[in-house]
Amino acid sequence: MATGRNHRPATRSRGIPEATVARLPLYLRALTALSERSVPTVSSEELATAAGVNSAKLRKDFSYLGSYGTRGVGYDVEYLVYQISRELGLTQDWPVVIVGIGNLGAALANYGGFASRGFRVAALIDADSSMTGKQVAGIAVQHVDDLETIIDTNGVSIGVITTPGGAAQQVCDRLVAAGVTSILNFAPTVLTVPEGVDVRKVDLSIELQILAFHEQRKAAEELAQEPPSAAGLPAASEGRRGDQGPDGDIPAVMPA
Amino acid sequence: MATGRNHRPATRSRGIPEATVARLPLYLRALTALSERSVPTVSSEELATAAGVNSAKLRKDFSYLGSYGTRGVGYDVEYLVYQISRELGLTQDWPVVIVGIGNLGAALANYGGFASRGFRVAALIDADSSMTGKQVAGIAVQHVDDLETIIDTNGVSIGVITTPGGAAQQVCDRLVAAGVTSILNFAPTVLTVPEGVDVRKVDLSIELQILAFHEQRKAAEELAQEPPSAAGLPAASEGRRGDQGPDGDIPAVMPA
DNA sequence: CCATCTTTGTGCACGCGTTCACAAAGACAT
DNA sequence: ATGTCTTTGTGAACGCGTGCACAAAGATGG
Ligand SMILES: NC(=O)c1ccc[n+]([C@@H]2O[C@H](COP(=O)([O-])OP(=O)(O)OC[C@H]3O[C@@H](n4cnc5c(N)ncnc54)[C@H](O)[C@@H]3O)[C@@H](O)[C@H]2O)c1
Ligand SMILES: NC(=O)c1ccc[n+]([C@@H]2O[C@H](COP(=O)([O-])OP(=O)(O)OC[C@H]3O[C@@H](n4cnc5c(N)ncnc54)[C@H](O)[C@@H]3O)[C@@H](O)[C@H]2O)c1
Repeated sequence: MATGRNHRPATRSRGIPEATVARLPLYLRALTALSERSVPTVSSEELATAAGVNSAKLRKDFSYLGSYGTRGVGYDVEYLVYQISRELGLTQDWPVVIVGIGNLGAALANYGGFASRGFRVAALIDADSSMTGKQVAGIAVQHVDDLETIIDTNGVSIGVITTPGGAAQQVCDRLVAAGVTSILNFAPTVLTVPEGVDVRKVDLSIELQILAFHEQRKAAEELAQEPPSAAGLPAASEGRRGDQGPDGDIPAVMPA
Repeated sequence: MATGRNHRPATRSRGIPEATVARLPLYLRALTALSERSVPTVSSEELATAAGVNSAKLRKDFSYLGSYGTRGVGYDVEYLVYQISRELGLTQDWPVVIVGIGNLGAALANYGGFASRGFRVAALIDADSSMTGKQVAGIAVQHVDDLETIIDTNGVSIGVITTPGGAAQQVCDRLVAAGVTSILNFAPTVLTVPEGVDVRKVDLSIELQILAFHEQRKAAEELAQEPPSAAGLPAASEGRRGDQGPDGDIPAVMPA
């Protein structure tokens, strides 16, 4: 059941909190950039700024991994890159399949950021027979009939779903039955999966709606605070300006 | 500063918790589906299942909006659709610009799910002069030189960034200076914005890394629990099977 | 009008995540 | 060796989010 009644604290993956896990990739990216600039060490303060988080939070996050810093100096960049990579399981290769090679699926297939970490597009799968055999991003699209074989042959455990919403659950079921235990879902559907299977979803529409909510609230707040101060300003059709509002209160960056 | 030192509780947008706001689109989607099937009313239990959440959570979420249910009956679907739409600001039209019309930008432009709610692609913007004037999803791509004019003319307050990472901050700065106060960022970059501007990010790479972490953990757990029980099973090269693991503990669905 | 039954709305307790603030650790200079 | 200075690692407090469990509300039937 996707409702996910969690018996256990839900996050004792070996003591590493879920929120911390979600930030590790962020740290890793910042560290990789430093590594490329041959910076040997970095303080929690510097790294936190680069990653867009609080330095205390970063230190606590790292403390779950172990004591990898040196007091008075900071963290060794290379060493930390390795430790985080290992913790995230990026030292091994992760074959990934993308199911549904339409606009979005093709874009993902073409995305270079995949291979940069341990992820490799093992196969592209689509139900449209006229797509079969066509090259997308240098990989031949295969038919969904062969899904099970493809998963098995390549030892795939991570699947990406970019089919229309209507087909998502069905595709998900087949992926899971074939052995996939992690799914990244781009379709606007609530997937139901057995226990032990992780689903993460990316939903553009939801993100926009959340932004719209705050946008509306900002507009209302501005309107509510405007009259007392400058009441007789020219009633332009567009009252919007490039300023930063009366006082922001929403954290600008949110972990996905 | 994107670090977002929050003076206020960070979420008293008028009492509606941020976590609730993030779920409203989910409820709205489920309700819309019911509406299309002409279902007049729905109980919290049914709707919660459809949205993939706990029914108590759903009721509490709705309680922030007001008392829109009828005890013993449930919620009026149409009425709730309207109330949530209004709360999210979807009763008005939101012009959106997409900056960076490459693989991903083009896919988003072609995405139908945009218009379904109040979002309208007002303009497509790219820095590549050879793209200027080209039609993508029926809309002519405009040059980034005209960004400010486009924002202003169309009264755009929401921008989507799909440029390479290196250009994202620069594009963001221009969008903000031109009056955009909400940004959806697909580039793998931590954006720094002034207070009052909301940034949400969608990061495929991070999602995959989080999945990889759990995947690795599941594999380790399986290995640690296997030996005591069935030690002498055929040492196949692939020990992975389609079962549901010893015990899942991660909530399958996570709000972005 | 009353009894029963369903379903909402919420008080309450609990746990996770965040942040502060500081003691301990170690580098580095003298 | 000793002192100073920087920065880590973490104890503790607090606030947000979640889920249980139940009283109140209202529908429905007799
Ligand atoms: N395009 C976007 O920017 C975007 C954004 C957010 C969400 N989404 C979602 O992503 C999904 C894909 O969007 P898109 O624009 O690429 O759509 P699309 O129609 O271009 O592509 C869908 C592809 O899936 C294939 N397909 C259909 N049923 C299948 C099945 N059972 N098995 C395998 N393949 C199947 C189709 O042949 C097609 O190639 C949709 O659910 C959409 O809502 C898209
Ligand atoms: N393609 C994906 O699936 C995917 C997935 C996750 C993240 N991303 C990220 O999304 C971004 C876009 O990815 P893509 O695959 O579409 O890349 P792309 O190279 O295909 O497209 C980038 C586009 O941005 C334009 N551009 C560059 N600088 C610009 C500027 N200053 N102003 C306006 N436009 C500019 C380029 O001309 C190009 O058309 C990247 O940051 C990438 O890391 C992509």
